[in-house]
Amino acid sequence: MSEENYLKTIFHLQIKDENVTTNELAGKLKAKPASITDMMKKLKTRKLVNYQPYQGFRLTPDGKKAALSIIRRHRLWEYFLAEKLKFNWDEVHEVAEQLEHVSSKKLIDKLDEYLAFPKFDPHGDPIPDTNGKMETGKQINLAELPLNKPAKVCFIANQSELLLEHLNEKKITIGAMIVVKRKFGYDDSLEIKLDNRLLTISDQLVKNIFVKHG
Amino acid sequence: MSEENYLKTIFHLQIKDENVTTNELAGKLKAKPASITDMMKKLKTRKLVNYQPYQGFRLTPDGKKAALSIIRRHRLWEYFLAEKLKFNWDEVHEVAEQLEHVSSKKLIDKLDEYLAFPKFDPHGDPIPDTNGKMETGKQINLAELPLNKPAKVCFIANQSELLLEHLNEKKITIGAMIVVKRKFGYDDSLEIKLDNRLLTISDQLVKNIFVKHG
DNA sequence: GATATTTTTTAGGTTTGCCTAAATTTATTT
DNA sequence: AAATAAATTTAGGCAAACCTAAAAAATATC
Repeated sequence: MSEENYLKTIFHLQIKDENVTTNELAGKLKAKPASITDMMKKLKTRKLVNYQPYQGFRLTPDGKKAALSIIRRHRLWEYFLAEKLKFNWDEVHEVAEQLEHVSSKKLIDKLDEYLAFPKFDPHGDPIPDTNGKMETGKQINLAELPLNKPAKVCFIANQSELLLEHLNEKKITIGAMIVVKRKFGYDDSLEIKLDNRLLTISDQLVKNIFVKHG
Repeated sequence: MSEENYLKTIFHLQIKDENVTTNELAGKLKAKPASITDMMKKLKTRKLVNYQPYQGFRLTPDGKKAALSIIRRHRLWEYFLAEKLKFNWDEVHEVAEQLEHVSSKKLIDKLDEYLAFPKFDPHGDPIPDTNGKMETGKQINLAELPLNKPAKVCFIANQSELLLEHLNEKKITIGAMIVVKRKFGYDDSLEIKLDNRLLTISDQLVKNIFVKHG
């Protein structure tokens, strides 16, 4: 359980191709650096991580596989919670955080089937399949979307409580179709059309919204 | 998590009105008696159990409430697994054993709603509601009902068009009181009394009718 | 009712995952 | 390159939940 959280978090941190550092991971997991070192030693003996003292670490192929399996569970549960149980998309993460640790391959594969093999979770993140493969999705930042070109919201970066709440308030949801009508160079804010509503959204918000050409 | 397993297991053991003993619980939990003593001391300080050294123990009202909440979760998940994910009824327990420890009241209440507030799990055990109330007695298959013991029809499995039509024709409805008068070993058909009518029903039909002792 | 047997508890140990504080290594300044 | 600062590791502890072995209490047997 604790181990699973480590693997998952390392996976998310190692997108850049440098090693993940002890402090970085400690920050994300809200644990002390000494605890990270402890666990890295353990995960190294299990060959899930290629830790070398003072040099940081990355997942081994086995570690990556394990991490993707956890992420698969997490995102399938998120999809289930939003789609079937009608949770708001900004409430699903917390609960999925617990459900993801239920380890039954049969459960997850049957859940996947029941949900009709969804490709993206409610945040727009791709859901790995049984083999760890997932859509790569050429998402672009909303700022890069040309005027009057319709696009679908497919990913929200930096999913802080406040951001999610704010989006919820503006009814900007994953899957929503957006058209940019005006760009204000002064502060880089945008005027967008969404469900026949005209909204102005700030540079800050724009930076966290990713879309795919629809 | 471990604590929850203790509470749940004590609940099941204390049906008789004697105290539950250390050895009994150790047996069920596959733990050593010494471990039970440890935990009973802990649960006593939390006022979940009224343990006295050498005298066994029972749940306090608070402990019972906690246990019922865990049993509620367990049985709702079992129902979900069988009904929605199409698990066999004899495979659900193991997985539910893990799911039951996910603690989100909102999750369970929404799941309950999604499942349309089922009253019995796939084993025929009653599912407690939010307040811990549940139907008394266990749902059993009509085939298991002893002769001359009145019971109420409470569940129809495998609700195919044909089956429902057939039941309708025979006026066998949910809530009807039934008494089994004769059992024919030859083809496992039954003669039952319903509203002062004597009916013979086939093995096939019997298998889909579940009743509760009235 | 004394003794033997069973049950339960106590005492002390193990593992896991976390912690603090001190030591060590690496990185940054000057 | 030496000194300082930052990052990381080591060493030693703590709590939870389990364990074994010995001691104590309750129960059964003669």
